[in-house]
Amino acid sequence: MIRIYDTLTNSNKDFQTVSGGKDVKMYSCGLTVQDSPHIGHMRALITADIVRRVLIKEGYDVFSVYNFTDIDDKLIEKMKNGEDYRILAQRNIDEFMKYMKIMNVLDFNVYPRATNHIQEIIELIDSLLKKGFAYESEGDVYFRVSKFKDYGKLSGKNTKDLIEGKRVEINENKESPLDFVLWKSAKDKEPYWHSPFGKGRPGWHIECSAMSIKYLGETFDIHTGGEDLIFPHHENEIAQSECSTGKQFAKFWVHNGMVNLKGEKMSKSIGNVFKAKDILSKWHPNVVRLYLLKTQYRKSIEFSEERLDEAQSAHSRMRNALNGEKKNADKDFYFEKFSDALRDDFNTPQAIGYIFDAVNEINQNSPDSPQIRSEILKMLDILGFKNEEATKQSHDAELIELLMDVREDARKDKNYRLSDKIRDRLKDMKVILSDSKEGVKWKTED
RNA sequence: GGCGGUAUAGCCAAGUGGUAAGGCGACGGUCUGCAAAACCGUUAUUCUCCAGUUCAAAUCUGGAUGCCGCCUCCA
Repeated sequence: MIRIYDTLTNSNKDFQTVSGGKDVKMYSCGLTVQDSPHIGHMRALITADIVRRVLIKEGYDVFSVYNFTDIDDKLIEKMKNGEDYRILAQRNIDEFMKYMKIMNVLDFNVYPRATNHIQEIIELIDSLLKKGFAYESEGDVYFRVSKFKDYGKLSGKNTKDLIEGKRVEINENKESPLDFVLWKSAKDKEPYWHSPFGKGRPGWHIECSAMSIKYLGETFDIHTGGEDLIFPHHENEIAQSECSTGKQFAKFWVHNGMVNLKGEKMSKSIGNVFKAKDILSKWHPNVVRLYLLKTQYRKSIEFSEERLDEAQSAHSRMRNALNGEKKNADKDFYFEKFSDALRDDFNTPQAIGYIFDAVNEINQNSPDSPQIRSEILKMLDILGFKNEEATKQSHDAELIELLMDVREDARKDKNYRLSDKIRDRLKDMKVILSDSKEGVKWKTED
């Protein structure tokens, strides 16, 4: 049984599928593609990845959707720089897909985009209008929050407090300051689509309702995203969807914590972002993954180069232990505990702790080392680490072994000037030699 | 001000009633031509603070304080 912390109930719940069977439908809130992805996006992505990997490991059949919101105010704002929003969106999507591959994230089944679902969005708005949950005003269409009595159930907010909060924007077109826009009329030179409500574009939130219902059904199992989306984004998705369908929207709401920089949330608007591109040019994807998984997904993480370097050291320790004979395990001592940890709300830090317990047993020259190595490989695979064994069989391996052979001859002749030169030069090329009792070993540096 | 979360060693981080996992770092030792890796040992009598429940609390209850997120676009 998998336990998942659900934001809707603020509690851990046993996971059960809507269907009662083994098929899981999951929606992950992706990017608004106004900018290139940063480490915070990577965290949300890795969270969605781990959720799916654990479900799959537990025998579930997961159908997952990752969306791109490719039209919004920020994107239009950026058009002032002379670039069409479609080009900009495509570039950021391409970049995202590239880093997703590099990070070894499982493919999602569908990657829908808002602009490809205008028809579905219009139909959804139309049904809300017909049922009285929405109204037209000056070419815009708004959701009538007062009509949905459950409004605030996800974020724990109540409408009275929200109105009293001084941050709600004043907009004369709205009946209430809490109402949010479903369809936004197009101003001069803005991109637009035709609709029964006039020329315009979808508001933020409605695309996710339309696309999740289309691909996953009116009620689905899991909805994931960053915790900063709880309000208003996910709250509004619930309002739109449940008012339209009359059914519960998502059963489990999974929200990941923020990546902070100097104690403050990393965000596009503050401008304190570390891009995925820059991080992955400096650290191996497995190291980045370890850095992210070393903290439970719901906690905030402090971003710093030191944290990444620390993950790199820990990662090397893990890899070093894998050097050696492997044999498929007939016992699963660590693996069982590891699995228990993951079933408990995806407790990756604890699961990783068990991997290091296994590493330590190998390093103490346990007779079971070959089996434990296989067990570790299995665990790393479930956590989505790329298997680096393949690297060792690469084209360069034979040349490296030749140089090692020459170095051994030099060492036998006590020609340490030459032997150290070979070792140093290989090190410059990120190939590390180490002399051990079992002979000389080599590995590549991350 | 409201809602939610969180507070554990030098740093990071698990642990939700039975006596503090794991990682990084540091120090001492072993091994080595020298390194690297690895091993052995040391590094929280104690979990923000106060009060309470209990045979037993980091874990439960009440209160205080700090930090973070949301209440405005955000993963």
